[in-house]
Amino acid sequence: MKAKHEVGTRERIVQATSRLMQRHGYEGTGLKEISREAQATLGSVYHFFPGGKLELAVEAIGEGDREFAELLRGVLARVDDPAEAIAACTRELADGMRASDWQDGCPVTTAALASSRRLPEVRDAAERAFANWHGIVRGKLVASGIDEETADELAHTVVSTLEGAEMTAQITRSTAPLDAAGTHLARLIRSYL
Amino acid sequence: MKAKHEVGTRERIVQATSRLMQRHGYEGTGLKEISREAQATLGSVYHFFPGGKLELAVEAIGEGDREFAELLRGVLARVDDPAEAIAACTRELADGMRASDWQDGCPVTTAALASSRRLPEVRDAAERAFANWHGIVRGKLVASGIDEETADELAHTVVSTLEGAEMTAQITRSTAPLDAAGTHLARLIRSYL
DNA sequence: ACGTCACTAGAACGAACGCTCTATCCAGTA
DNA sequence: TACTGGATAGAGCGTTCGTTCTAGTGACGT
Repeated sequence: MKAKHEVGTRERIVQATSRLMQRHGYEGTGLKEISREAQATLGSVYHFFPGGKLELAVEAIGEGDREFAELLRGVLARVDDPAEAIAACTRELADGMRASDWQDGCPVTTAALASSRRLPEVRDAAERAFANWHGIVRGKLVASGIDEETADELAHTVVSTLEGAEMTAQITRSTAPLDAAGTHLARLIRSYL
Repeated sequence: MKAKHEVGTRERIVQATSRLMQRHGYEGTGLKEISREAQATLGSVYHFFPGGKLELAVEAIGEGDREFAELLRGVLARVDDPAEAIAACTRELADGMRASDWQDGCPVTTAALASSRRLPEVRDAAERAFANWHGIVRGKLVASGIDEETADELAHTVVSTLEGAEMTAQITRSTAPLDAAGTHLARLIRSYL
C-alpha cells in the first residue's frame, strides 16, 4: 500500500508531534490531536511508540534538535565570516518566524521548558540539543581563529541569545529582538577576531 | 479571623499560581493544585477570580513581571556602571537558579510560552512584561550616556540574552550560560560607552 | 492457498481536568 | 438579636486526558 517514496507513518507521527509541541508545549498537546494531525490512528501511535507520550516527546525534541542544527550548520557553512554568519542566522530565524505568523518558536524550548522539571527524559533530550548547537557554533568560532576557551564561552552566549531573541520575538510578535541580536552578536564576535 | 499583617487569601492564590506556573507552565498547572498550594479552597479561588484559570494566569504573569522588574531595578540602581550592572544581574539570576536547584526559571516565559498562541490574554500579559523590562534596561543605558536609538536596540539584546541564558542554564543545570552572558553583555555595553 | 505478523482501527477505561453549584461560616451593622 | 454579604468549603458536573485492549487488514514468504 505504501510506496517507498512517501513519508512513512512513524515519521509522520514524529513530525506532527514536533510541530504541535513546538506550538503548544508538551502538556498542551494531546495524543489524539497528534494522531489526527499525522493522519494515523491511536493504535499506530502506540505501535511505534509503546512508551507513549513521553517517548514521543523525546523523539520530537530530537527532531527539533536536528532541524535547528541543520539551519545552523547550513548558514555557518555558507558564510565564511563568523560574525556575518551568526547575523545571517538571526535573519533566517526572523524569516521563519514571520512566515509562520509568529506561531513557530524554537521546537525544543517550547516543547521542553515547562515539563523539564517533571520529566527528566524530556530535559535530557533538550540538554542534548543545546549541547549539539553549542558544539556547532563553537566549531565555527575555533575554525575562525578564536582560541578554544574563548570560543567555548562565546558559543554559550550565541546560543543563549539566539534562543532568547527568538522567544522574545515570538511573544512580542516583532523581529526587532532578532534584528538586534544579529547586530550585537556580530559586533561581539568581531571584537574577538 | 485574618489579621492585617498576614498575607490575604487572594495574594496567596496569585503567588501560588505564579510559583507553580513558573515551574510547570500554564497547562501543567491545575486549579486544585493551586488551591492546595495556596491553602485555599476552590470556592475561594473562583470567588476572587471569576474568570477562572485564564484570569489567574494573567495575574500570575503580572506578578512575575513585577518580580523580575524589581530585581532588575534593584541591581541597576545599586551598580553605577551599566556594563557592571548587567553582569551583576546575571550573577543574581545564577544565584537564584542554583538556590532553587534549577527549578525556577523565568516566571513569565515558562508560564506563557507554550500557551501564548492559544490564549491571547496570556501572550499580552507576557508582552507587557517584556516591554517593561526593556524600558528599565533602556533607561539605565540612556542615563549612562548612550544615545536613545542605540540604547533601545541594545536593551532588546540585553533582555533577550538574559532570558535565553536563564532558560539555557535551567535546561543544562549549569550557570555557565549565565556567566558567559554576563561577561559578554558587559563587553558589548562597554563598547558603546 | 495459507499462515504470519507488522500495522491499522477505534471503543472503552479510570483518572484528572476546569468549572458550577449549593451550603455554610462569621465579622460587621442595625 | 437578627440580618447581610464577603469568604470558605467541597461535592459533583461534563469533558478530555493518556492509555489499554481486542479486532481486523493486507502484504509477503512458503
